[in-house]
Amino acid sequence: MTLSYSHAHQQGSGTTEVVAVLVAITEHTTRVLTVDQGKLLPNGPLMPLHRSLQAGVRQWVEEQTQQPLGYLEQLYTFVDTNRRNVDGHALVYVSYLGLVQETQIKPLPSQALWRDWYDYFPWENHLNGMPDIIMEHIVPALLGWADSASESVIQRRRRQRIGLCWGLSEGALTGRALLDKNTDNEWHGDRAYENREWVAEHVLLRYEMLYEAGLIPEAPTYPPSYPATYQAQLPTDWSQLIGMPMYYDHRRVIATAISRLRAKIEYRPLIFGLMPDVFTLSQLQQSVEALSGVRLHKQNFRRLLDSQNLVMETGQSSSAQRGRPAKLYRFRHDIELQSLLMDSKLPKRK
Amino acid sequence: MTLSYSHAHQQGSGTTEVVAVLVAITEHTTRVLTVDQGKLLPNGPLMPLHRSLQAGVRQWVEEQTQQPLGYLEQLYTFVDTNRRNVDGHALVYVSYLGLVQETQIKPLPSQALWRDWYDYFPWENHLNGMPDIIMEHIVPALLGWADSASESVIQRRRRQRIGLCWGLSEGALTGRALLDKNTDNEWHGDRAYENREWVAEHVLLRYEMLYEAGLIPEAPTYPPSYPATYQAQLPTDWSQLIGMPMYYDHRRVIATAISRLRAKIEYRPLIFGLMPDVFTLSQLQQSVEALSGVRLHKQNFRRLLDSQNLVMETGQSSSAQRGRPAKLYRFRHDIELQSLLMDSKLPKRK
DNA sequence: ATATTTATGCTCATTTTGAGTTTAAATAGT
DNA sequence: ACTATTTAAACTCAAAATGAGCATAAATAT
Repeated sequence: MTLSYSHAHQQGSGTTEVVAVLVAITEHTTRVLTVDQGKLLPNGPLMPLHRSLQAGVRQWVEEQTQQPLGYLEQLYTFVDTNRRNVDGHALVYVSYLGLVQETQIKPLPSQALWRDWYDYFPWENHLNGMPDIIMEHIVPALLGWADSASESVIQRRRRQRIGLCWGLSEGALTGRALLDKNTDNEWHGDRAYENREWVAEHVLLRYEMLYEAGLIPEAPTYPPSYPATYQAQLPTDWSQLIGMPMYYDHRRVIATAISRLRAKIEYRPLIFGLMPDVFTLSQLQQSVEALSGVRLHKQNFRRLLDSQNLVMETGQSSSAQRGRPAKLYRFRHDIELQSLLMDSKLPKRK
Repeated sequence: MTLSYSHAHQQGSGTTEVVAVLVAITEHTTRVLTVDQGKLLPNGPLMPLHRSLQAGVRQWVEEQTQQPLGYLEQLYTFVDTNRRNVDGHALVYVSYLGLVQETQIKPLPSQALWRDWYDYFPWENHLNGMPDIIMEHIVPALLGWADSASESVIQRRRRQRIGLCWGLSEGALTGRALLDKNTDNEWHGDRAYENREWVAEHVLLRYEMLYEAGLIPEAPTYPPSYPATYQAQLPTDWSQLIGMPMYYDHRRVIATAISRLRAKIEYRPLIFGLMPDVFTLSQLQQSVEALSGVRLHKQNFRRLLDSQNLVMETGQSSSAQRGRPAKLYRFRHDIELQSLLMDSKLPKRK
């Protein structure tokens, strides 16, 4: 199957489009609002009547999905040289990240749908440990890609990149690691592979590596053509395993959004925009975990919240779950600004 | 004087422009490459022949300034509704940050010029302590702006924002702090004002606050019109004191670049792109200080470098300066990638 | 020769972080 | 009813990172 994910497209006189990645957490699952059977993000042309890019985003999203937006921030601007207007100008599209609280979610028109974002990035969900697809298929294929480079300098660079992107040690990247998958000697086992840190916010780096290696259906070099030893290992249902494809480069836009969100949540209280007014600390933690894709240490998570002074007790508690009732909290909106501003890392000035 | 910094402007059929903030450190001074007497950043329309935005930036910058570019990253995309093309579409401009090593600087054509970036943001240079203009003029004027809000909620919010943006305590923001400037009682002195932390990377927040308050010549609400008690305090040469104005919103683009650079340098080795191949640790520290606008603790700066493993000794040393000769270092380009990737802050997964 | 300047090595108290253990208060199932 | 199971929340502790200072080394200026 060679479905083209970058259809040539005739535009009018405009050359600018806006695209939105709307995120919400429902049923402990992080979801993205899509249109067109999950193949597109809400989007539309910037028009002369729009007073700003934000205004354009709000208008098109609300028109296409009936979903009003709260927090909205610009992500990145792309050019698509495959889509041009009548004068031959390439299409420029500006992407935005928007956050929607579960309580604010409206009924959707038929072509719009909230989809689990891990449907598009199955390798990013580490809530139940590292997904098997990484060590079974992705890393072997990427090592094949690394070896397919003409110069050995590039080969070494690529191997290093693979290790850093996927949280793997040098050991796990030697030719032996590959063989071990079958030969089952003393090297085998989780120890040999998982001894570096998985950095949740490197979503975009990982996606771009897969794209560059031709492992993503949207990529022009898909399917990959490096030595058969590796390529043969790609199963026939690869395009299923590697996540749901989208038209144009919209999957990359989502990757950009996840990266931004995972990175920013560590130093800004963006999670505000995704929670209901009142919540338990466990619910808050589950939301952060759903976003970051990794489990957190409960006690330390609470200590951090405590030191940041972001939340206050409501005085009430919830018995919605099984065990001891949890205290209910709300965000301290009076202090919101302060935390919006705080960060720093360099050694302090003298 | 009411010079308009947002000239209406007739475009051709295109609606997209690229704008570049090129940064270099020369003579311990951080500079930005400008054209048109320092009133504009290098810029040009995106054309059908450009294969990417980056390609457009590179072409226009090299054409206008004869300066080849190294590192280049996208900053932010703006819309200027005052400038429209023949079809009425507003101008979209995509800004980029570029880094240039001093040794790579080429002779400039006559309309191009490297300018000290603190010429545009005099309040951002804290290398010799907090500049007087902040406590003497900026904060009093901003407090006037805060008081001019109709609702008291907004007044309080604005005061809080002022404190956080400019590193001032609540005490320094009371009405009394203002009077003290003249009455010289026991409240006076640096203690009362400087007891919160100055966050170097909040350049854009500070600029946007000044802009919103009508204190920047480029702002549509300049000069400000809030109660005379405060406005009267603006000296007649205010437009000199508040830094060099630019056409359109190019000063905001520089503020965006400085914010990004100051923030990113704390966790990514961007400083690479600004240093010569070989340097002393003092030179490196001076460069970081020039960028961040604050002084750093020498021993701790070195300890940090050490732990990051970013640099290696060359074996040689330099006696260019007065005292003991300093060892010469170079960046470990082999490890560049690793450090390009590393960061994280959430409590570790369980 | 001596004071001054700059570089660099080392110490030390405090804070932050990662990773437990213990106790409390509810529900589910027999 | 009572016991096992769950979930919440308080507390502890060692290791690492941070902020700030002192001490020593090797050059130059006068």
